[in-house]
Parts: sequence; structure tokens; C-alpha cells
Amino acid sequence: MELPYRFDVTATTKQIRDEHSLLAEGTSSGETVTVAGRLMLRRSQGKVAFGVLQDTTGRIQLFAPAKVTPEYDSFINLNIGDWVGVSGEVMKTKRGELSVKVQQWTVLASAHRPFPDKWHGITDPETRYRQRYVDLWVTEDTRETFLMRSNMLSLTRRWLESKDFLEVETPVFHPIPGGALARPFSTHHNALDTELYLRVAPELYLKRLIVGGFEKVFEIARVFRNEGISSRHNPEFTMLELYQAYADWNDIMELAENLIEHLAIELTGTAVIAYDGKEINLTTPWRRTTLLDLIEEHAGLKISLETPLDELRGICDSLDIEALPAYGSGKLLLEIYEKTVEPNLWDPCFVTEYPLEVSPLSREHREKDGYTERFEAIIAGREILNGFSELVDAEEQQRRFEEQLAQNEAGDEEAMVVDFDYVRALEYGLPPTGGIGIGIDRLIMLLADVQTIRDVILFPTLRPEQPPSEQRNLE
RNA sequence: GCCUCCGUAGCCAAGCCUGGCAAGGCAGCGGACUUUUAAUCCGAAGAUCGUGGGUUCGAAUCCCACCGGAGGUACCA
Repeated sequence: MELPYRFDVTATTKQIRDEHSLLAEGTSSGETVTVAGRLMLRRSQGKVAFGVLQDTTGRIQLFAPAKVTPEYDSFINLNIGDWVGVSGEVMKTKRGELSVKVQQWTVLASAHRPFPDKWHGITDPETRYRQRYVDLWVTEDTRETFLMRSNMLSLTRRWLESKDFLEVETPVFHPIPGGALARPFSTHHNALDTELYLRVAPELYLKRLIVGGFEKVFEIARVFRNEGISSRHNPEFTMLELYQAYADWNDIMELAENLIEHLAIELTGTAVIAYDGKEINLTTPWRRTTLLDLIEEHAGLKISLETPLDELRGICDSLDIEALPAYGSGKLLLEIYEKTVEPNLWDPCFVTEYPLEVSPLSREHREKDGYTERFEAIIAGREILNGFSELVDAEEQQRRFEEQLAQNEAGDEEAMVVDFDYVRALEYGLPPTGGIGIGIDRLIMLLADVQTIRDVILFPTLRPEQPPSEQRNLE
């Protein structure tokens, strides 16, 4: 069979539904259209047959009477899953189903593998993730989720551009991994004969751009972290990071909550979204509370950096927190917060004033010694963004890197190492700057009301599948 | 990484506890049917029961190992 190299489509199924929904039952519109898509259902009744054609925008019925449809016998022998192009009049059947009469048709591609059950679809998660190309066709929720993800990125870009943010691209290969406390993937460049790391965050490069004079920048960055996989973690995921010169953490908190409220309203129609059977109110302004106040509120513990180390360790023991000997007061406070507070925050809350010890890139709090102007937003018990007034002092940054290095050498594989060039950039002068990283995957999980990150990543990381032929070769 | 659960035809699955010829539906194949909506009806077919080993007269079923997946947990966003 000759398959065409191209095909002219004059209408999408959505355009047909939009333009002809008011057509009376049993009448024809007189308008001829050409549509294309995949045949999802087919029923033949002897001298008349019906099909359901699906394209990106939805579905439309095909109406094929034997005396109208050319090569009728071949038409009713199409396989479910075949791609077809159809031309004919838009009409509505006696039962009121808007249809395209099949007056001309052509096969655009044959499905040589059987398509999944038309009623049950596919439920096996492995098949859905490995063969997303099938899942997208047969599972409407999947299609809608990824359309929403695409829309969200588009809306985000437009919103930031309207505020004069510049979209930039920074390296994925980093000679020194930095910008987040995480284990990197490493790789090797042959010509340079050097070890390179896949970025765990674009942060340090973006701040170099502020030094370079781009005062508002953002990057929608795929980042890579060599950690476990769970319903909330994929080894590669997407972060929106943005930096704004002359801004502090308060400006950035306001920006972030406004962006997310805007996205919720545009994508779901309301700032009060449904998630996991409950409501989340994303209406701004969001609550802002310090980490220490939240610990007191949720655990009844009045503790701080002033609290003796032994006492903090005792609290960790009683909470079943594994506290390593190297942990200082700041790290212990963070652990206690994560255990007692984070899972219990539902509506959005900016958690503020993180200990300096666990925030190597954040600027010191302007009033409180030992704390930083850092915040995270927790929604539905999950951290979805992390930002701060950026540390601008080169000497202080050097000192913090060295502390990290000491921890790294003490065995903490997630600690940072010294990025000499980043310190050099700061020495040229970083103006007051606020910045933030937003977990795009987790945000779309909230807005699309899905419970696992794999449902918002088209091709989530899985153990590689061995094709049957390769299995033989390996033996 | 650890714990628990799952794997039966292209898809959805029963059977497993309590061992004895591997149900049914969809898709595919043959036939009937000129307005269907998961169309319906008739017919024929389709399964190394994830893989390997063990127990047994006999294993989809019980035991062990491995492979793949899911949920939880740890680290992390």
C-alpha cells in the first residue's frame, strides 16, 4: 500500500464540534471538511459503518454508508489504531451524533500492533510509562495533564516576559557541581579529558548573569540529581529559577505567590484548587511564618539556635531523627522542622528564616544572627519552591564554600565544593539580588491533581527495558 | 538502599488461600445486519501462566533465587 508523504487537513475535530454543534439531528451542514487522526473505535452494520476519529483536539464520529464511502469493504477492515484522513460533509445522525460523512478516505499509517482494549484502556503503570505513545492516545487524563503542563510553561514564560525577565540558557555540564545540596551525575569529556557533572541547579550561573548586567533572568532548567526515585522524585526534573537585581526575599515571595495564583486561575479557572479530594486555597497573600514559630506551633517546642546542642540532639532522638555527629544546631533545627511541620502544612505557607548553616548561598538575615533571609513555600505538605536574598559578599561566600567542602570531605556527598570562579564573579560585584527555584513538576502535580511525579513527566526514568533481540545478544 | 505487594493471550482479567483439563470480556479472524454510541448476534482460533530451580504422582497455585513493576520508607525538590 502506498502511504502518502503529506496530507492537507482543513479542520480539527474541535473546530468541527465548535462550528456545527447546533446542527439539527438528521441534517447535513453542506460544508465539506478534511480531518485526520487515529481510528479509535469502529462498528460496522452491514451497509453502514461508524468510526471514531481522534486527533490532538478530541474526537469526532465518522459516518460511512456503503453507497457513499469508496472502497467500503476496505474501510470497515481498518484496524483500530490506524491513522486515516477523511473528507466529507459535516452532518448529524438521527441519534444526534455530530459526524463527518466518509466520502473520501486514505490510510496515513497502519497500526501493526494491536491497540489496547477500547473500554478498559491500559492500567498497567509500567506500560503507561514505557509506552507513553500508547497511553497518550487511549488515556484522556494523561493527554489533559500534559496539555496543562505545556500551557503552564507557556503561561509562565509570557508572565515573566511581561515583567521584563529575560529567558536564558546556562550550561548543563558543570565542571563543579553547585547551587544545591545534592549528589550529581558525572560524565567524562574525551577531547578535554576532564570530568564533568550534570547540573543539580542552574543557580550559580544565573547569578553570574546578574553580575554580567542582565538584571532579571530566568531559566526553565532540566536538572539532574543522583538520588532515589519516588512518587515525588525523578532523577531528572524541571526547575524554574529566576533572579532579580535590586530585589530582596520579600519581593521574590510576592512575585512567586502572584505567579502561582495566576497559573492556577488561568489553568483551572480558580485560585481554590482541588487536590487529592481536598481544597487548596492559593489566593494571595500566602501565610508567612518563621521556621521556629512553626516548630512551636506544630510540635510545641520552643527551640532556637540558642538551645543547647545536647537538648536539640535529645529532641531528635525522641522524634526518631537520625542526627549525624557533624550536624550543628542549624541542621538539627531543620531536621526537627521537616519531621514535625512540613507534612502538616496544607494551604500554602512561606516558611522563613532558615539557619545559616544549611543555607550556603543565602544572605544573612539583616537582623537575626545565625539565620538567613531564605524561605520555602510548602503546599500540601510538599516543598515546591525555595528562595532567598542572595549572598552577595565574596569573602563570606568563600568561607561558606570552605565549610561545605569540610562537610564534603567528612563524607557528606551532598555538600558543595568551592567554586572559585563563582567567588571571582562576586568579587566583581553582585548587586542586592533576590532569587528563587520553583519545582515545576511538583507545581503541575498540584494543578493537575495527580499524586505521582511520573504522571507529569512524559518519559519518567525507569530501569532500561531489554528488547528481546538484545537479551539474546547479551547471553 | 530497606519493607510490603503485584506479574495469567495484544489489552482488561478469573483461577492461587485449600495443588488435579488455564473461566469470561475487548481487540484480531470468518459470517449476519443501512443511523450506531463499549453496537448486537453466530462461528472458529489465540497462553513457554515474568524467568530459572526445588517440593510433589501431578505446580499458574506451595518453597527458593532472579528479572520487571507498584506502594511505602530513607536521602532529596
